[in-house]
Amino acid sequence: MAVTIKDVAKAAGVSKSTVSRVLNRVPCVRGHMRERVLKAVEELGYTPNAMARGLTTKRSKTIGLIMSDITNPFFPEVARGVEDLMKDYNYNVILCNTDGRSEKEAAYVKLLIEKRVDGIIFTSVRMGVTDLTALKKRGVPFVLAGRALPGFEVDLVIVDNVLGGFQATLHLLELGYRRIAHITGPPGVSAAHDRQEGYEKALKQFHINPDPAWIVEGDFTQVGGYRAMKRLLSSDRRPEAIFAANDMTAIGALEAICEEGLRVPEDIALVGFDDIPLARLHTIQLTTVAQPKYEIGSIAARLLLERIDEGLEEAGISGETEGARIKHGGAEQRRERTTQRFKRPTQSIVLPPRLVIRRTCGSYLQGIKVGYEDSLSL
Amino acid sequence: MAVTIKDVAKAAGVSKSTVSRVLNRVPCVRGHMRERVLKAVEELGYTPNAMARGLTTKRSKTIGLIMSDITNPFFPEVARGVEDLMKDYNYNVILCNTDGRSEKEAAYVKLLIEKRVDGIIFTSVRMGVTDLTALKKRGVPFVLAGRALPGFEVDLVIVDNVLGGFQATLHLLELGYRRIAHITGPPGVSAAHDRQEGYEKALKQFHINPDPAWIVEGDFTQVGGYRAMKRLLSSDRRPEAIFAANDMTAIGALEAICEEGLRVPEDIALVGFDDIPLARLHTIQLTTVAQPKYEIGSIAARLLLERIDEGLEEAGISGETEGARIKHGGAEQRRERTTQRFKRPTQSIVLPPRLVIRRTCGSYLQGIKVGYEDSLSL
DNA sequence: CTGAAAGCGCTTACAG
DNA sequence: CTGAAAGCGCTTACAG
Repeated sequence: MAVTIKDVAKAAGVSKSTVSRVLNRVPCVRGHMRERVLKAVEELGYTPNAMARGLTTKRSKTIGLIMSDITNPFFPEVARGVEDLMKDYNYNVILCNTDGRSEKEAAYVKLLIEKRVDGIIFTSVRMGVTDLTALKKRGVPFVLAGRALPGFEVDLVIVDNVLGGFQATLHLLELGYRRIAHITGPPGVSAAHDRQEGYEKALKQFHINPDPAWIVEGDFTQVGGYRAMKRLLSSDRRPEAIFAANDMTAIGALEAICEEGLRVPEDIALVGFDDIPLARLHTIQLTTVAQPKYEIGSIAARLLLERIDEGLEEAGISGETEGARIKHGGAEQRRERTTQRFKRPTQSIVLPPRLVIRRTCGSYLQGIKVGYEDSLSL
Repeated sequence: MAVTIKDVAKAAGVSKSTVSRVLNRVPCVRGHMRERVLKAVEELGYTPNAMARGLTTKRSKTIGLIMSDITNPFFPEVARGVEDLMKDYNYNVILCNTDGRSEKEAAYVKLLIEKRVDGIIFTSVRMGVTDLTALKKRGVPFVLAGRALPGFEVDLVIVDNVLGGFQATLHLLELGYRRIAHITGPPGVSAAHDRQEGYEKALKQFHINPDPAWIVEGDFTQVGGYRAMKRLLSSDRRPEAIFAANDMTAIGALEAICEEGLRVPEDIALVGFDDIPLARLHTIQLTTVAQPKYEIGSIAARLLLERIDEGLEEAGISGETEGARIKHGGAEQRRERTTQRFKRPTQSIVLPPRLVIRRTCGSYLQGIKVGYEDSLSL
């Protein structure tokens, strides 16, 4: 039914090989043959079958993007970063929402392997080190975006979460707050853990012993933040300020505070993490630690592309993504491929977090000028 | 390198055919053979190659999801609706952001055809009727989600946008506002057009002639709403109320209003459309017309699945997605397939919009009770 | 119930 | 520079 390369070959009066060559821009095809082929392709409305191509080339030109929930405003920006870059290299990205559940994640990874994706970007990882190691052994390249896995060698892009948590808390301390609570992210998530570490570090620097009662567990969601805040508000000594592990948590906390008839920052100061778009709204003006979300996505994509090319080289196929590669290894190295593998060492790209001072931290109450322009008029 | 069905066959001491049969759950395989195969699969860590399978079955178990921008909070929810349902049928979804640009859309559609996706869901359509017709002829099933194409036969799920626009405007009229402006969506988008129609209809019912100066063009984005509002505010007779074509537009308008030092709803009332998550925040409380976003996505996915199965039946392959199908046609109909095609007529599923009254419309100023519970405590 | 063989639509050495 | 042939890893009639 669909027109194949065979049909094109017949129509153009050449062999399938020739058609394939002009389609793949192999240089050594004479001009008039090329034109005849192109004309036939045009007339028949031929579109190559990527499945057939992939079967022989061993690359699907597709990657998987795993995240906990695209509905959390942090992820769409990362996803765009990934997708925009991937599109430049004619890759497609498969969307996988796991809700942070390891079974869902495992199921998706399995499906992705069946599809023979060329790689996977984990924006949320629940699989253990053993599963990840197995994935590596299978030869599926992957990179972590915004997450880390201490003690496990992988390419990753991440913001310095300890520093970010430190900055956020330090800012509150410098504003004079002392009873600073922390609503954490989900347990077992590196970013959450690191932000808390930064929080504790800042307190210690001010010789404050972090009171365990001030650390309440959240899960990076709005409801999580809401519930945690409710709990904090019900305690006898209400905190003066909150450092929420991410913006959605902060928004949830804000809801809870408002519901109690309290005001932010007059009654309780609030700082988040991520700088999602809604943080800058006039009616919110959340002070937060910004992460370069789009860049995290696009850098992760770039790292993955490099690994994919590397894998292809190893297999003796030359990558097409040269533009995205960090050159490494000469031809003489590659020759020895069988005796030794010259894999580029894993890269950890750590981006700096950036404290964005708005209204909820209460700095303006002290006449501190907000150093950030949020107007849309530019 | 990777283990194939051949390896499994050898390890289990059976033929490839048998392996294939147990993997595809063909019933007629004896128990002990099945077990031997399963054991070999397990031991070798075999994962079927979906590209090879797709090459022979002519189905990729992948669909494309086209949207303008996942960064607009409306889309993630639709996307989850699509993805969650598709996952149940072992389908993957490819994410495509077009920014509402027809070239990008065309490029993605081409890529999706190469990948031989089993279908496409358009959550934003910029392609003209001719291109869409060509797509149809190619045999690629597709459905529209949240968009319509007047005069073109396609399966679609949509909210009644005229009604929604009417409800929003009527509500403002009933509250006593008369100078009601409208910030539209992008030109050429059915949903935008229909909402405006609803707006005009409501005004007419109150014998008000919609003043062209009150209708300002937006583009469904926050900046678009912001700029449009700035323009409205610079006119000599400031409007009393605004009906924004969607929530992001409303949020942008809100920013502009705040920037001018005006208050919502005291100085200007505001109603949006979509009911994106941030609309319900305490600090925003945007009155809006809710669309069932998740359902739009999942219903679209269901419709698409039905079409895909239909296409397979036509090709003489039996669909596996029976559960999602509306049963139609008996065996005797299918037999005649060659002489006549019994395509199910296209379905237009129109969902009701729901006015959600919160704070920005100013109803509470008149002591009208808000009929909607937004607390997260439930 | 099981296997051998053909075929899906490409690419890629291998000859020429 | 070009073509014939093999092969990628599956599924599916077709025999038996």
